[in-house]
Amino acid sequence: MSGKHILIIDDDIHIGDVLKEILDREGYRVSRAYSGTEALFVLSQSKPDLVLLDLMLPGLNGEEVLPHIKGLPVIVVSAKVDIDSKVELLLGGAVDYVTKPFHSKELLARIAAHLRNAAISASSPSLIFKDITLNTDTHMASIGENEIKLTRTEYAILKLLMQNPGQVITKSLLLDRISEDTPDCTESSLKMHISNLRKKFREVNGKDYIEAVWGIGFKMKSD
Amino acid sequence: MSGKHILIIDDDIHIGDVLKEILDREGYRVSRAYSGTEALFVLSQSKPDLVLLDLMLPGLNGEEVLPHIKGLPVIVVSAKVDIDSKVELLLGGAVDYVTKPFHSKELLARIAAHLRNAAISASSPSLIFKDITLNTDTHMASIGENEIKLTRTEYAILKLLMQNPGQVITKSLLLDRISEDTPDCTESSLKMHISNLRKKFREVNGKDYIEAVWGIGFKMKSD
DNA sequence: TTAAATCTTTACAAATTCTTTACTGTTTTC
DNA sequence: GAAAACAGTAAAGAATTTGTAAAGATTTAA
Repeated sequence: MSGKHILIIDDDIHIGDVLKEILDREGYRVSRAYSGTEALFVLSQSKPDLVLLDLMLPGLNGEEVLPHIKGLPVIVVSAKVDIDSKVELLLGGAVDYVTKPFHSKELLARIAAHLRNAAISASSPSLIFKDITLNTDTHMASIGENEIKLTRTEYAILKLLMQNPGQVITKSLLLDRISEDTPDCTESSLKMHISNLRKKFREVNGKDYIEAVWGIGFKMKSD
Repeated sequence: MSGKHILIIDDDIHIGDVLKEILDREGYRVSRAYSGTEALFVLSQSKPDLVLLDLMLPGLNGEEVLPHIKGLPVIVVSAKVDIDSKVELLLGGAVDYVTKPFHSKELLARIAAHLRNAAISASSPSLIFKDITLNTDTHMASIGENEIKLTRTEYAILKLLMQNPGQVITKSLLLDRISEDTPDCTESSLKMHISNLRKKFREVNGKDYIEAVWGIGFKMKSD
């Protein structure tokens, strides 16, 4: 164990203590936060390698904390069985759940797996869908040899779509996600961004990779 | 690496050897085929998780091999820059290209990405009733190979029926639920939606999966 | 500060979906 | 058996939604 940094967000001091004990013994470096606001503060100060999150925080506004742990692997430790799928999408897939009561062995295995995955995806920082590659470092897309320059918003949209290939992403979710960067994004401007994205692909190879799902949202074409 | 099975179809022994060497080192299980006919045989015996295909096979009749690898992710390894669009259609979507000469790192990244995508779409959440599958990610129904595009309201109705297979769903409940999406849904329009749903199924295999319960509502046929 | 890039709005055509109307046939009720 | 209520489908019009262009507003970069 190479002293990876793990942040525990849990208001229950007892459970948090147990978690810390387990992780300490494995050689992880552990931080604690006991509320949503404290978690925000910790995350603004340092970037842990993985987050253990209890969703049942007092007065937690999920949407307040989640943007700040985006990009990190998150393991939700919760008694709740079904998690809002919105949470999952916002985090971009790197979510896992461990329901209480849990076995420490299982928890440790999951942590190790996620840390390994994170290491792998960091070494090849790109999303692939069909022949589109989206480089998350340069924020550029490419199809074969052709590089496509994306604006910030176009990148955010395409990334969300490509992280969930074939799945419908609702317009409201797209708007939520995008409005972190550009606060006034409405449905009409979303339409425009999609239109502009399509045009850029069309100029390269004439294909259309994005499909509208009438009344719901958009998805990457599965055909 | 969990020993995923990759089939290399390439007549060029040298290139095939290089590929195999690269994949072996990553812990993949590798099969080889040196011609179209041999590929057919291998594919009839086992189903790999991914196929690496050199299109320049001697005497290859693309149309002979391609139907057998439909449904699997395929990466075309080729010197040819532009691939015949017909090939792409036959492959049914999951195509990617790596042009020779290629970097092993890039190839491995693409393989990993496609295997991951395939794993996701295989485990995607869906409702099953008889031979109908309703995918809640893509909002599409499918019967065997046939995909059925549903409108928002049709999806909502079918989902409600399939979540309670064999149980009668009252018309008022259907209307309640549906009116979240389409506020003015009346009994006559509900009739139409049901009718349209049936028609879509009928066009695929002639069967009728929905049964009216006189004066009460509808249910999936239990026969 | 100016120029360029990006984002948002407006407007409108095209496409899709939803609802209504009308009509036929079936089932229940009286 | 006749009247009433319900089920099924087709066709057409209404309502929504999508796609794109053009132009104004805002942000970013030079």
